[in-house]
Amino acid sequence: MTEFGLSPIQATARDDAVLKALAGFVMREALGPGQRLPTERILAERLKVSRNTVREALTRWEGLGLVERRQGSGTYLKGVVSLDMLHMPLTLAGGNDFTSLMQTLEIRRALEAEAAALCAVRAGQADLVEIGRKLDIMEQAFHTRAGMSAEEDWEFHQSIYRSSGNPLFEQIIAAMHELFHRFWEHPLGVRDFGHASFPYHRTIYERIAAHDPEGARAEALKLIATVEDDLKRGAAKLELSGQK
Amino acid sequence: MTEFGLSPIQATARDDAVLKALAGFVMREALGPGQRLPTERILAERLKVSRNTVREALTRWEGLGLVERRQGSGTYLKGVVSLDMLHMPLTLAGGNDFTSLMQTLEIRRALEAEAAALCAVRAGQADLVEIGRKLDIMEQAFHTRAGMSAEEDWEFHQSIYRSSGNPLFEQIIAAMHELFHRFWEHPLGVRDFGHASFPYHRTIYERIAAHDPEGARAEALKLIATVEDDLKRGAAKLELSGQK
DNA sequence: ATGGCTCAATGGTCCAACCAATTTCTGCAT
DNA sequence: ATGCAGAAATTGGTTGGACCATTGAGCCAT
Repeated sequence: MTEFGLSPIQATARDDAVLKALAGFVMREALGPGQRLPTERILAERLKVSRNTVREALTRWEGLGLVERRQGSGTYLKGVVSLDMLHMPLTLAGGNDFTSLMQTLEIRRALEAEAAALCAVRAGQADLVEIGRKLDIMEQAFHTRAGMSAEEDWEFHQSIYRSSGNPLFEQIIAAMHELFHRFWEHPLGVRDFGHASFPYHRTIYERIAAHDPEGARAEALKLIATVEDDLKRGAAKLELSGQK
Repeated sequence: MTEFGLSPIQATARDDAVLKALAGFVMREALGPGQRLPTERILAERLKVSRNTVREALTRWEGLGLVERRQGSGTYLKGVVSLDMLHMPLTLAGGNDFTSLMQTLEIRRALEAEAAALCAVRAGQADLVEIGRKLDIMEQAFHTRAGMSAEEDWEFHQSIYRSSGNPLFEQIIAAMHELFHRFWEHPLGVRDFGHASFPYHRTIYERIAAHDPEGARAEALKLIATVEDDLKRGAAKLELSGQK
């Protein structure tokens, strides 16, 4: 089973050519997230290809999360694109059951701890300010709305991933966040879900601010542990009520 | 900025509906990798949608690596599809450079350590035998071929992920494995790349066999650290030779 | 200002062709 | 019968044009 360093040539490459051209355009124009890019009709005309071809190309970018299409409005950049991008599409077969949730939590434990540690090492002053701001917002939301601070909680964690100096953390966790949302939509949780994890948000922040990677890692691990406990409690309650 | 518990309704969903129907079809027919699925024209007719819509849907699956289209032949399954799939398109800006490799290594450090620890807790006797076997094969390959044991090395690590009791570890790391392959194809590394990491494979195995999670985690971290060092040495050498 | 109206712009879908690669069939030479 | 070259059918890839659905901007009456 010898392995040659050859990848099969692409029989047709119109779509890829379109994307390459478009990536070049985005770089030349220095377009960033949120910006609108040319309409499909314009692209088709300029690139001398059918609009359908343009659409297939954009569909690929959309699937990769690089772009967002809004009917009636336009197509907008959602991420940073460059000519040399490497895509690692990852699809996981995961359901809404307890086991799947627990498995994603194990991944999150691994990544969250590492991200917190890296953040403690690399975060600059501006990063710390931003994280602290998100923390304040979250704590305020927690107190005023008594617990329902899922959105603010998420933004706090996101700011940590973002300051880890490694965009992969944010990307991976973001996908898992979606899975959790799926779960919460199904009304099968305990009442005050993230309640117990609340105090650890501040302790994590403090360890990061003190540039103490191992301390930050430890606090992050504690936080995940409380979420796991909540999940187990929810599962036990479900068991009791005799769910399928 | 009040946040209602409402998610924006999906304006259009033809493509998604097509994919859902197709996923259902694949499951009912118990189709697996390598199998051919119906023609675009047939799908369009059966699902009462335009062939264009079918194509956009299949383009998405193709981008996700779930399917492979061969002009003149047909569309073939490349992976396992199910109705409840979670997609995580990971995008790395800047393909083969040092930074990208380092970033994937940071992810791998987080996951590898956690997987080793979990494996030490959950691995049964059969798992240990399997891991030990892979280790023997790798060590033998290392000695006979003097270092070039990338394939066997990979299989050893895979066996650990597989015994971690959480399939997500293997899937995530597998996606990154491809990136490393690409890197090695480019002849820009130090000569004996994985050399220094060799002894830690056995120490990891020993800690797992002893059901010592923290020990296993520590050894895994040491292993990754040596790889990071190798990478840094390679990068420094590149710097010296004045590469673009 | 506010709410409703029109209207142009834009993405979403459809159709009917034709092109290009592949596979299958056919028929002839051996 | 067998083997093989060429024709024909199959299948994904591309094109052009049409129409629908949503959005957003401009306008107007209230």
